[in-house]
Amino acid sequence: MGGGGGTSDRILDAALTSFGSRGFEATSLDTLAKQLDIRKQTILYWFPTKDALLSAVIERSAAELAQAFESGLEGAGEGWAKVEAVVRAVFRLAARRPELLGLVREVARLGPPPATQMIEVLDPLMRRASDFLKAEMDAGRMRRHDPRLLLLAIYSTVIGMVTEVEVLKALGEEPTARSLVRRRADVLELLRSALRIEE
Amino acid sequence: MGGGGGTSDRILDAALTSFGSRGFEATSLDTLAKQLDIRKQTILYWFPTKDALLSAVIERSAAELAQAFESGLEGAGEGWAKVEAVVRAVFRLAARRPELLGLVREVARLGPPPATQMIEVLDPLMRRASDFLKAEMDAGRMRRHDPRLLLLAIYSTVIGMVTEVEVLKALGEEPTARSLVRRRADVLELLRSALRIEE
DNA sequence: CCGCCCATCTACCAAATGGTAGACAACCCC
DNA sequence: GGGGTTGTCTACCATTTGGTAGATGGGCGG
Repeated sequence: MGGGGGTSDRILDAALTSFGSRGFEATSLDTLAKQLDIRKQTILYWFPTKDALLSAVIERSAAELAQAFESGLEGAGEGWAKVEAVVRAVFRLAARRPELLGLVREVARLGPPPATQMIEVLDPLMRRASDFLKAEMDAGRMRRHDPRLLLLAIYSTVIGMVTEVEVLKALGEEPTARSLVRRRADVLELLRSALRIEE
Repeated sequence: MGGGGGTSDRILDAALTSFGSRGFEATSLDTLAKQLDIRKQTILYWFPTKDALLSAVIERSAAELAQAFESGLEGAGEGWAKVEAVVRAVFRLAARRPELLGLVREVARLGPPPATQMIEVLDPLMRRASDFLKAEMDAGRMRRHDPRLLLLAIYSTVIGMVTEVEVLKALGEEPTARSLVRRRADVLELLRSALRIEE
């Protein structure tokens, strides 16, 4: 399968981009095919249904996301440094592969079964993150919150700051690389304050 | 128009709910009609096209949102009290009319022209909010941030905490009224820390 | 009482969409 | 050299979808 894999990988790339930016339902097999200069029957040769294509996109993307989180955690210290490392990793991903984060939003919007599939892959990481936050709070190195709700808040803030392009423009900011850097700084500042222990 | 308005209002209600939860493209005129026990031609009698229906839904929703924000601002004091009042108003809305916030997300996702339409209505409020935050920072009553990015962060966090139901469930929390109260408390705590001036 | 208007419907249309079946060419291996 | 496999295509199908045109019945006003 490695030989002809060029086409199926190109299909997955195009599908990821379109699903993550235009949405799953707004993306037709014909428009994807047109972008790739192939026929939709070729897509259906590699992926028997449109849902199967989505499933393959999610599988690959979830793996890539998990890898990005893992690499963000490598070398990270404790407490805030670790949170910062992960947030920076997500922003790096946003810079290189914005469609991935767009897909995360889209899949969450679609609900089960796509959302379930994505979550099954990311769940171990989410549990580790939650456990880590709880341990830091128990050790008194981080202000006490419900770790799960804190995770949701972090997720919401980070993903929103990265993907809510229309709202960003409405606020007078263009979605440039420079703006992304500033948004990252803001998110880190906000989260650092929220997590800090104060006397 | 008041006489026959029963049907067109019911259409708008059903459309809001479906657009806000399933998405615009995933909602067909036929399925909306079925829910209302009418024919899609009846929908097209009141709204000439599906896009016109969306536009009408946005117009009504944006007005309702603006009103909720305004009412949140009434009676509010200064600084943090004002931010808290607005956040509480949004959570009240989330409890009563969750589909409204779902629509906000969906419209932002769709981009122009729907996003432009929504933003045109909310822009004056966003400017007031931004100006307010800037004035508070200038007066030294609030930690200094870029007011526009802070607004985006607040928007992202609040909307995410309210609407990211799949992620919430993945974190082991059911989207109940009780959970909404706890999420509100968390968001307020997080934002309060972020905005606090510290010595 | 009748005509007009409104609101809902039936019938229909064209295009889009996801999908199936088989043709065909290139390549590889026996 | 021929048969089989792979990957791409054409042709086609059924259903869905957004929309149009005109029929119909109820209600209201002159």
